[in-house]
Amino acid sequence: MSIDQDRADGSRGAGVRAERQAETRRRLVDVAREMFISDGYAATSLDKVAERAGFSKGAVYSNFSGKEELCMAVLDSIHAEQVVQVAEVFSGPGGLDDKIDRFAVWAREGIGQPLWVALESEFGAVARQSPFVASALRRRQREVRAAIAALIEQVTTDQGITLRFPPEQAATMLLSLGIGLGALRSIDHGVDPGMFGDAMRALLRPAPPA
Amino acid sequence: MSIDQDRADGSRGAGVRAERQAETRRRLVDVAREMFISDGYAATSLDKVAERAGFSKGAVYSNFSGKEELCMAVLDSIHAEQVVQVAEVFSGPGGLDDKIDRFAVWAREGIGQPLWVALESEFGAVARQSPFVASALRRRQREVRAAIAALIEQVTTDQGITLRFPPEQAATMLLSLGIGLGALRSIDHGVDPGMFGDAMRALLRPAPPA
DNA sequence: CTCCCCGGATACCGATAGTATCCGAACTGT
DNA sequence: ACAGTTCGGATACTATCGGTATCCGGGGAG
Repeated sequence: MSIDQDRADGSRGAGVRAERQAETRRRLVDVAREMFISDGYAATSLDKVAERAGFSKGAVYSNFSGKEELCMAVLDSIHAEQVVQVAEVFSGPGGLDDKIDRFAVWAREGIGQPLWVALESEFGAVARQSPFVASALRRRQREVRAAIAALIEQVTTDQGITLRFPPEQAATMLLSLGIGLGALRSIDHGVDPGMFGDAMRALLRPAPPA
Repeated sequence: MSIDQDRADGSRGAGVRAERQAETRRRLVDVAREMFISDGYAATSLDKVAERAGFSKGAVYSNFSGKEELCMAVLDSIHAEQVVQVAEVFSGPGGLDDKIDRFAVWAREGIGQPLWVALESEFGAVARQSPFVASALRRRQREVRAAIAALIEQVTTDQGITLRFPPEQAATMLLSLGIGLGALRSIDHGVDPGMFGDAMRALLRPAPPA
């Protein structure tokens, strides 16, 4: 009945089986994340992911419905880290302008290593063939846009200023700019990522007072 | 000796063989373009492209080194059309502001049908595995950025104004914005493509006179 | 202690990019 | 005009990969 009883032997609590499976899943996601990021989605085979994680392909399919779901778990893992980082950026010391500057720096660094954007873009193409993936990505993207819009709105209302664009629109512009710049940089490493901050400030320039 | 001699029978001039091959290549590119755009790069098989063009896969491999080169030919075909369209936009009547407005409209329409951007993004992922594709895409991208920068510079010098950013930087920003917005829209059709023009004008706003 | 359940392994299938080989028609030299 | 060569495209085959079906052994419940 109880699924997490203590045992006389070393095994204890929460079900050895469930714990091992969770660990398997974690390792698969970690390895897949590394390989998807460095080699891309299409170029990463499930066989190699499983092998480098110390399992067989069967482990993948007993933890995920397939390659697509594994990649979505990877993206979730990445997004979770990004949320933490952005939260740190905005919860740090300094005025609101400082927060915006720090965000620009963070985004520039993220764009400077554009492999994540490349993965996201490539996986976006998969969504065209899979309505499930399409709706999942759409949902995530809307959440991201809404989160950015909320940050913008908070900053502007705290500052008592109004932008040229409503927060939702400004958020979409910033996200587009970051994605596009990352895409360009993934092809041409010579593109300067520093201009994200400049463009960001140009887009977020306050409207002249009525 | 002569490779384009007239014959007594129907065959004549310029080499029947070369002409038929050129036609084959054209049809393959046309069909591949349609399928790559509508289904994406990975989801389009060479067998189906060849079949829908009325050939076998062998025709593909005797005209292209492989799938990658076929896709680059498709992208070239698309870019050629885009160059013509942009040239029309900028050679049309009206002042320079009108030209910018028309460009914004054209870009918005292109972003409204983001399938080209999706193909370009997906193919960008392929470049990571293929140095040849990588350098080819990098070269094309630099040409595009330089062309946009040249247009911006021409417009601003004609107008006698200076922007907040040098033309090359402004071009990169605009291109990023367009690509990113197209990418967002390829996932979420609800994203408003009209904001490209607004963001474009915000980025190209003249610097205050010193 | 026994039976069952399920996470993971193994074997297999279909599709697809790429390669090797072949065929026949267009080119070439006489 | 005829014989030999060349080459564009077809056919057959291989390797790889995503996905499915089936199997096995150890943890879980009574």
